Amino acid sequence: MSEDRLEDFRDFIKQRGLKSTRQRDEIASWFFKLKGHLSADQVYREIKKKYPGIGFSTVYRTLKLLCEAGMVQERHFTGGEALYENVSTHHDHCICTSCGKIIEFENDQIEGLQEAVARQHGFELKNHKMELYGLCSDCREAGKS
Amino acid sequence: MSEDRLEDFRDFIKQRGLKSTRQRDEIASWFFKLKGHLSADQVYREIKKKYPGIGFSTVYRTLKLLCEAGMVQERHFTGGEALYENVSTHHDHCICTSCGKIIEFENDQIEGLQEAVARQHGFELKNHKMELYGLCSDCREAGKS
DNA sequence: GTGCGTGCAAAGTATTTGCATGATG
DNA sequence: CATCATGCAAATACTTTGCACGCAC
Repeated sequence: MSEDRLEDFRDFIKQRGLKSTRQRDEIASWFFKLKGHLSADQVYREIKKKYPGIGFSTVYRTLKLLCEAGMVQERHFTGGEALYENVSTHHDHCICTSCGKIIEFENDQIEGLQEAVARQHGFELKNHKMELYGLCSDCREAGKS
Repeated sequence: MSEDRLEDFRDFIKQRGLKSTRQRDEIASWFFKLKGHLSADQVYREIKKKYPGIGFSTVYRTLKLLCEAGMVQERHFTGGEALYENVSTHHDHCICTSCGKIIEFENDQIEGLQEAVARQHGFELKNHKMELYGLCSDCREAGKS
């Protein structure tokens, strides 16, 4: 299925009058296989292993393209650098403030209420971000000692 | 009531063994009167009007202190710079992706579900962030033309 | 007085951009 | 062969830090 996504990305590129290149394919296809959240720098380093010629700016530019295509999402959690993640099944995040662990979850009931809230305020909801911050069970244990 | 908050902030400073200064009072008291979301730069410029000697770093340092005191919260919406906001009544945000308008809202039902979700994953919920992105009514109108 | 706070300028990060060269349709 | 994409380095945006001097306790 990550092949399908690559196809979709290529279509998007074509529709925009842009060109397919080795770099774009390389980054996109590798990224599609991923789960989790990566910084631009991490992507850069990974791609560099298979394709040492890659440039930093190409990674940024391609990630931005992928975002515009709606296939990848940029996240700003605590701050600092942006993290990128595949948009596939939608989910939200539960983040441990102590160890940084990130758990993904989904809750249709909440999603429904969000729709309702947005509508109440005259918004046409496109997208959302929900992050729950707290202590995970491990850290809670550790803290007790 | 913003006087009370200033008192609280001073207490916090004293407890930490730090010192009260004109700059800190100036920034804190002005910020407490505010509603909405401001960047460090906006705060800097505002304070500069009343107190031209103020430095950029002092603003950053004081905002950070206010955050540590739990009286102000740093937010990272779309990206780029951090926005600061008073922590008073809790609320979440609805953000227009076209004009950047930010509407605040609160929904107890969602809050309750968030608690439940966190617990399901073994988390002790401390805090959360929820942002709904979409088109506000004005921009929806404008887009139709 | 001592030590923390301040303002400035310089250093850091994270990301974007200009430009000459190279690849694609 | 006209464009667009790339890689590099320089530029930018935002934030933090080092340091000499000044102020609060």
